Amino acid sequence: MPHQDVSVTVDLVVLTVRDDDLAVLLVRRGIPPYRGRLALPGGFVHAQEDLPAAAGRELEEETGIRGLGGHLEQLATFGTPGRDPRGRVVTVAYLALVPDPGPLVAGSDAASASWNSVGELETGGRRLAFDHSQILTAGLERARAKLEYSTLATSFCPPEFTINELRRVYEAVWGQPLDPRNFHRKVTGTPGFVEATGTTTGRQGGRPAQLFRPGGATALHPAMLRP
Amino acid sequence: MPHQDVSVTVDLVVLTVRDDDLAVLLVRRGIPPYRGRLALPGGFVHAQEDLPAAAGRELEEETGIRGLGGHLEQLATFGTPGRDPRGRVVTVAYLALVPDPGPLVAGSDAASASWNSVGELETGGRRLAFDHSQILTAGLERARAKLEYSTLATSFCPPEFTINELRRVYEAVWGQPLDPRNFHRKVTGTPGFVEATGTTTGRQGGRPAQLFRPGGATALHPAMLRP
DNA sequence: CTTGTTGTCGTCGCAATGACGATAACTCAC
DNA sequence: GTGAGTTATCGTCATTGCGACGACAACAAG
Repeated sequence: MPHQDVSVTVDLVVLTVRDDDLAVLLVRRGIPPYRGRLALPGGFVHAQEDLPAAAGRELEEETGIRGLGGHLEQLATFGTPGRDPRGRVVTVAYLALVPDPGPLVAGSDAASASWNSVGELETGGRRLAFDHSQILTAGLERARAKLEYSTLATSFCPPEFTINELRRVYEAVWGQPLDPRNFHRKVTGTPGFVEATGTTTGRQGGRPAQLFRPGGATALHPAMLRP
Repeated sequence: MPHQDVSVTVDLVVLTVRDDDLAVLLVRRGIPPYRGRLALPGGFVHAQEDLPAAAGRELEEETGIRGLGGHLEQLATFGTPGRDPRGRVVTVAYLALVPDPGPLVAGSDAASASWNSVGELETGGRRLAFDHSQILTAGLERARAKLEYSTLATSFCPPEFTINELRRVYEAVWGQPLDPRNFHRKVTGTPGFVEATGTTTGRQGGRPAQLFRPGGATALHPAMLRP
């Protein structure tokens, strides 16, 4: 048969929102090829391992996160010959949206993992290892598009959050400001997007905000429109 | 390293609209496993072949079509261990939307390929070989969703078409009737969706319809809403 | 000329949105 | 207390886009 065996890896585009800024998890490579360059976290798929399982395992190894309100979905597959100088490697990229997990635990595989501002990466034109810049671009496009017609923005938030925290997620991902009043109307007016917990925050100098949980809906009809 | 080599294939979900009916290209398997069962067309990726190239090659081998107004995009990747009894096979599924190519040329690989009504497959509950039913479902979902927010419906049409032909594409893919007048307003009122050729059809007993070409736009804002 | 068929244009009401103004509920300085 | 500053929430209004339909235009067949 006119084929050859190839290696299969998973690579992760892990996004979060920290300090109103969209960030992606990157590791600095300690071994060739591309030694010293930034790359997406990832690794080989084990022998009897399913692809989503491999992605979930890598995510846990790199961040210590275990499905706490996060979201994981397949993004796309990249297999251009020569994309890895070591041989024919086909990688299945996954997109993860997670709440800010705080400081990354050292000592694990995540020893060299760190959050990087997406805005700085995009303007700086920094090149990642392999074709990871291309994969990252695909992940960002997917995430930006999905916020329009799904309730996935809540995946960036802690279990309970305010409407304005949710709005800052949209603003960070899209890089554009949204009108707080229209956003509030849209979110609270869409059945199943969020549901009130009844409690409020009593923090910094202003009116306390109501706290919400993610609702049962996953799709958004009509969509949230980008400005 | 904790991995093993695997085989990589591409499988194709090729959709077209024939006689106002959505149809998918299937082949009847002549060899085990799943001998005699219907399956998606596909095959192994060659040694130094890129994934999109492999998908395009298979498409041409099965249909004889060569990018004539059609559309080809990556769909998703399936690699569950055991999905192919012969060993670990990871398949990258592609979605193709093509105009009705008329009768399939025999003598090629397409000897056993044929168009099958999607409606009959979905209601009949017929199982395809491997996990191809699952892949087909994913392709149908993607196609139905993409018609909403893109101009891809024109990929099902010949180079020149009428608004009503385009409407019947939507109705066939979505399985729902659309109001001809509102559809006409939406399509002609969206800049770049279609552009008039100036000519008209003079066929069957009614007012001749204006002919259109696909316009330059690819995205649809606002989206075409499913009824 | 009438009838039937198909394509195209118009009108009406409603729902959703963008662009604001206004008010509510708190903290802090004095 | 009282007022100023801050943050959250509600309301208003014009515009846009859409669903539901009526009306007309351009052809073929009888």
